[in-house]
Amino acid sequence: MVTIADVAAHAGVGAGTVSRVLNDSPQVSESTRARVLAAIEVLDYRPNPLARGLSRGRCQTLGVVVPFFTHASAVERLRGVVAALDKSLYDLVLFNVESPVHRDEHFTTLTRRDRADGLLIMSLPPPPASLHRLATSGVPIVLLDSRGAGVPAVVTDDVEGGRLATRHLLDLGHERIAFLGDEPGNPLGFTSSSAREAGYRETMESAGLAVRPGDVRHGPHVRAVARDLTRAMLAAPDRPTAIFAASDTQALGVLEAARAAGLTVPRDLSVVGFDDVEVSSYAGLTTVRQPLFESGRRAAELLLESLAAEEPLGEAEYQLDLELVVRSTTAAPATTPAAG
Amino acid sequence: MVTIADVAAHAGVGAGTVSRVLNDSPQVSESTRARVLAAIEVLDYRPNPLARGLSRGRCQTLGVVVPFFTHASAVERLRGVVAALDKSLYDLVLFNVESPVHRDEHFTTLTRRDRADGLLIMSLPPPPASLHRLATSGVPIVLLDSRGAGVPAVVTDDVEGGRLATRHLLDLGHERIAFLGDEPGNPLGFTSSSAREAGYRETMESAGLAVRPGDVRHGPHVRAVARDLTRAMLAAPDRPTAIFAASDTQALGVLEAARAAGLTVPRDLSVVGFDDVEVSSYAGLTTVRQPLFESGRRAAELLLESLAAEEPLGEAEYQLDLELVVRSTTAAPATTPAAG
DNA sequence: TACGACCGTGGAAGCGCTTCCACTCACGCA
DNA sequence: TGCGTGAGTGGAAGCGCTTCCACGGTCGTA
Repeated sequence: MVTIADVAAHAGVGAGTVSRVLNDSPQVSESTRARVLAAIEVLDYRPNPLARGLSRGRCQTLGVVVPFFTHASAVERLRGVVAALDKSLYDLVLFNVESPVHRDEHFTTLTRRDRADGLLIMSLPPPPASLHRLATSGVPIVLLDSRGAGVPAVVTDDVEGGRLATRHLLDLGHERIAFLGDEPGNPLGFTSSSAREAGYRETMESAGLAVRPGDVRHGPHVRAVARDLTRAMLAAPDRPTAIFAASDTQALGVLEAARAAGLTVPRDLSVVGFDDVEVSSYAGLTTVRQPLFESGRRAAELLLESLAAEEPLGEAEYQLDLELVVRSTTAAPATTPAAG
Repeated sequence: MVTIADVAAHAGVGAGTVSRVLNDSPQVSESTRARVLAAIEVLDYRPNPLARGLSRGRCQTLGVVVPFFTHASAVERLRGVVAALDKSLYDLVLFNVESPVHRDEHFTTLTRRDRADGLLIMSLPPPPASLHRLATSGVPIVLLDSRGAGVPAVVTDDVEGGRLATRHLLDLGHERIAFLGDEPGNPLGFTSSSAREAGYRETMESAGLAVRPGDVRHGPHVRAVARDLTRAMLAAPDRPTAIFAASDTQALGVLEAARAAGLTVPRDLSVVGFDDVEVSSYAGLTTVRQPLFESGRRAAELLLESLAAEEPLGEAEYQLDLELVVRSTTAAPATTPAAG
């Protein structure tokens, strides 16, 4: 293995000078620089990142903490992060989270400059205990799709998204609009579904419409679960005419159940999703689009900026726009809706 | 920041002893070990991974080189990798590849123990120049979904998969079977599509069926492209009665085009995909299932085993089984197929 | 009782880099 | 001509760990 000393010897200079060349110090004459660069070329020298990191107190690495297995949207966000980091000099280390224990372990373990120079946390609202540590650790942090006091966050207005979806259905003439989303007390504390539900409830209420208890269903974020929950809803003789699902994954489960129940969408049932993941256009799903890729990119860029500026990001919220995408799973209800 | 010296001082021992405790050396008495562990606990000490890595000559990191943006299947494989690494002590560093330059840069840069202790390369057949470097670098390598002389590989028999799909269509009575896949000369050298095509051609030939030039179409691995290619095929008055797509992503494009052309699947057109990604069951797609998640897990486990054994893996091929999953996009052709 | 073996331990060296300090040399100004 | 200045450089120290070597102490054996 070629070291800096070999290069120095080959170029007839000191190790310090080679280091200065490597780090673009202006303190090197042109002729020396050329000689060193030539030696580097000849010896095919590459600095040892470990030694560099140890010496400089940072490791040229960005940690991305992400519940990789649960949400389809996480992948699209991760793509945005990867895209932003591609041109940077930082390596991306992936930390998967499946349980609260998992998560908290990462949160305590990663808040040191020798693990990661910056941390991007996806969809995971840090518990209060971790939050303080994260905010004061000296390691720049960006939350993506969650919020926390003292930490910058890239978010979307999920409540507004819930309103958008519900209003669309109301405008079409629906009155029995159901909601299907994540369990409010899900272990990792994902909040987007609850926020979307809040927007739904608020809009229903201001339209003077009561939400029947059976018209709101919760379950783990899996298509098959959504399908089964929907089946139960559709089995009732007095079923809703529209369903707003908290995510496209869940909306696909709704569509599946509708199909299985012999209902034609949108004639017999309207369905709205949320996210606009890749397959949604294939399925013709009406959905609330949030810029997933863009959000990942934006969050990563924020991190890079803060790293470049060498100053922590204060608490700040970067909100991305939502957009209702009307496709072919929503229409006016076929029959006169059942009166109150 | 707490260092090993602080712990040593607090426990009243030497730094070497603390290190021995950290590394589970048997050369420490029980009482001393307890004292050191107590000090570690009290001071909330965590070893600096950079220093550790520099000293030991490895970095406790596994590199995963993956074309993250192109194939839906890559994500599922990556999930398997993540799952396998979750319990290990290795961090996962993600290296995205979008161009051959990109790829070769990673291949030359990552073959050093200070960058990664092991390398998992997904779907990317290394060019001959890189292959030698990879095979002799001393960094354990596993290829996933590609092959290379001297390097272990986790693969599926794509040719056989192509046969399976084609034979299924033949058995149903189809004779005009088209193929839609990746461009043979795609920049990153993905080979699975060509292999599947080879299985298709071979099976057609041994059934005594000629493959018409217009019945084989190639394009980049994107649903919209597959859709457009299919549209062209279906526009001809004398169109195929079945299409075998080299991946589920492309098969969805085929289904989209069929829908747009007013064809009912499978009555008017049968469609077979490949991979069995998550949405395929939603779409009711008949497909050749390959264990994507499992392949990622297997490859990662191989790497971990080789790391644990501290000996390089020789050239070896680990083949995973394929399975035809018949759903609702294939059926016997409605009309008597056009005679040769 | 004396010697050797061996266990447990402290401490120094070294991993490959950065950075600080000190030094040399050329130049400019008085 | 002398001195100050600053650019350019070499080299040592230090980043936090592992590991090797040497040493003291204890035990068993002759």
